[in-house]
This record gives sequence, structure tokens and C-alpha cells, in this order.
Amino acid sequence: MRCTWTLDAGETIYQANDAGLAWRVRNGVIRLDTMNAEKEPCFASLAIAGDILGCETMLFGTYTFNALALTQCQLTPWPEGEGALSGESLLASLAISQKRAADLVALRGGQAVGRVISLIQMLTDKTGQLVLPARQDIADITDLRSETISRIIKGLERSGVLATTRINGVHLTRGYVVDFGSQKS
Amino acid sequence: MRCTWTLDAGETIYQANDAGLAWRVRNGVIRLDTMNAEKEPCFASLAIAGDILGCETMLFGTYTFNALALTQCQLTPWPEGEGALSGESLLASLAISQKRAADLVALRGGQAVGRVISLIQMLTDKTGQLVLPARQDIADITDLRSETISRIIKGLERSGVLATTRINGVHLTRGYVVDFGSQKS
DNA sequence: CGCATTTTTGATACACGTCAATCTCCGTGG
DNA sequence: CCACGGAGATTGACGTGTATCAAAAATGCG
Repeated sequence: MRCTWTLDAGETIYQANDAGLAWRVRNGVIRLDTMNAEKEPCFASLAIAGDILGCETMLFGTYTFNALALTQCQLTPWPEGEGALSGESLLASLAISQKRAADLVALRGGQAVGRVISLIQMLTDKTGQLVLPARQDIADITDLRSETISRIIKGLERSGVLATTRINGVHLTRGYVVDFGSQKS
Repeated sequence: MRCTWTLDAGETIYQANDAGLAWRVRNGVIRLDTMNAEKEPCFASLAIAGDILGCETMLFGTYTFNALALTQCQLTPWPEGEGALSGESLLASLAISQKRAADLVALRGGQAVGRVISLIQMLTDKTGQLVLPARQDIADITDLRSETISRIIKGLERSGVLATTRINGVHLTRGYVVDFGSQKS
């Protein structure tokens, strides 16, 4: 028996300075934002399956970021079960977090096409399928413009690297395994 | 009594897949690299005072990244003292790590001048002083080119935002507090 | 001093940003 | 069932911030 919360794309999960629980992401894509100097929310980080969300509440009592679901996603309370907050599990979360940070950095370096492809690979599941976030969200994550994202994704679709189908009103995208090295020239 | 290791700029602290300890950064700037598909080291993350370095060895036995000192820096073994590996301290490290990830992301978005200024602010200590890493390292961190970094830093120096002096062969840069908002136009 | 490395500077090219005009998708109400 | 409207996606034309390439100047070091 386990309690699982399901959220739809576009739903706010929590806001900075709110009190609440920590979560483990089971499914879906979540963006974290901070308020910049101009009080506008600006992209800060990404959480995907396996990540711990909002663990800072256990220390500070409140969340540091705004969390927004970019696709439908599922969360379970964290830590899981009795006495599960072992040093071991925290250490694992710390290692994952540092790895995720490195991945995020890679999403914001190099040429535009490469960044988008890296993000797509990051979001693709074992079956080779993914649900793409909105163009604007992809743009915020990669520090590009939504027009640029649109051009790149249309290009990938036209070249057969991506194929999109719609199921129950949700766009499912299938990324074919491709030698992305050839995209460089 | 505490054991402190001091490393000079340019020294390798450890390499990916090596075995070793975890450290806390007391001082200085350290870059972490991963090997990309072409087996070239590429910038993955940054560690500065307060950060935990290489904690993944406690889990996997080996380091995940290459660590290179960008300025002179000081490290102490981590966890500190007997029984210091509490859930509390790990949780704090996790929260710091996630905050650092968000800062790194910010260093790679927006216009070039703003990124460099953000990095300078991140590296500035309480006295308003900092030691700048090499142009090429700043370029790798911000995903710009060393020529661009050179132009920007020269520009900041000429406009009086930064002043550089040399002490014992080390370039100390003093960053004056400035309304960086005015840099935008 | 002499050499290797890093930094600086200039001229030019291009990848992506910007702006504006459709187009597509969907929900709503007549 | 279709007209309407709003939001996101697409496309085109044009501008610009950095990259790129090349060469000189500064710095560090044996």
C-alpha cells in the first residue's frame, strides 16, 4: 500500500516559502523556479523520475523553489516508510542531485540542436517514448527561445528523428535511436 | 586540531573512478568535469567554500567527476569528527547542493556580461575580494569563449567595476559593489 | 634573456534572437 | 453543429551578440 499523488501538466505543486512535505518523483517532469531580482519566476532546476523534491522543508520548514508540473506526474511522500531516512538513502539522494546538476549544466551549453536533443534523451523512458513539455518550458530549460525550439523540433520531426502521436489529448513523442553525432555538422 | 589540505591553482584533486575520501571545501574554487562522448573533459559543476566534494565515494567507492583546483584552495576531510554524518548534516548538504545547481544554471543563461558578473559575485568573499580563475575556465563555466571573457573583464576593469592587484604572484580582484541592473541596457 | 602560455585586440561570420503574421488546436456558447 | 475566441505553435524576414580566426601583447618561468 502506498499513497501516490497525481498532478496534471500546468499544476503548481508548491510555492517557495510554503510549508509542506518532501516528495519523490515517480513519473513526469517538474520545473523548479526561483524569483529573480525583478520578482519574475525564472527557471532554476528540473526534477524527473527518481529525484527528491523539496527536501529542504525538512531542514528549513519551507520550500526554496516554486515547483510546477510540466507533464502529468506522480509523487509519493518522502522519506518512504518507517525509519527510511538513513544516511545511506540521503547519501544516494545527494549523489543523484549532483549528477542531475551536471546534466542540467550540459543542457545549457553548446549549440541549440544539441541541447534540445540532450533534453529529449533525458526525458525519454525505457520504451523510447516521452511527453514533451510546452515549447516555452523547453526554451526556459535550455535558455533558448520558443521560436527556436519550435524550429528545432519541427526539423527533427521532418527528418524522422522524432515521431509524435496523440493519445487521450496528450502528445506522445517517440524518439528513434539515432547517431546524434551526425547532427553536428 | 584539524587536518587541512592546501592545493594550488591548476592542481588535480582527484580523477573520476579513483578511490578516495570526501571533502569539504574551506576555500577556493574547484571545477568538476565529466568526460563527454568524445572522451574530452567537459565542465560539469563548480564547488566553492562550504560545498561537499566527492561524497559519492562513500556510496560507490569511487569519484564520479574529475576535480581541478581553479584557484588556491583548502580542503578538510568530510564528514568532520566522530559521528558527524548525521541525517541533519547530510540533509543540509543536499539542500546546499540543490541551491548550487540552481546558481550554476543561472551562470549559463542570459547575456554574456550578466553571466560573468554573476560568477564574480558568486566568487566574491565577505571582504569584496576574489581570485579570478583563468579566462578559459571562466569561459568553460559560463559557456562563452575566452576571447569574450577577456573583453568583458577588461571592460569591467576599464569602467571601474573591477580593480586588480597582484600579491605574491596571485591576481587579487576587488569587485566594487555596483548596481548591476544598469549593465543591462 | 628566451621561450611557452595566456591574454588582449581587431575584423568578419553566423547562430540565434526579435518581431510580426498566420496557423492549429480546443473549449465555449449560441 | 458551427461560429467565436484565446493560447500555443509555426513560419518568415531581419537584426545582433558572440563565435571564429588571426595576430600582437603581456605574463610567467627556467
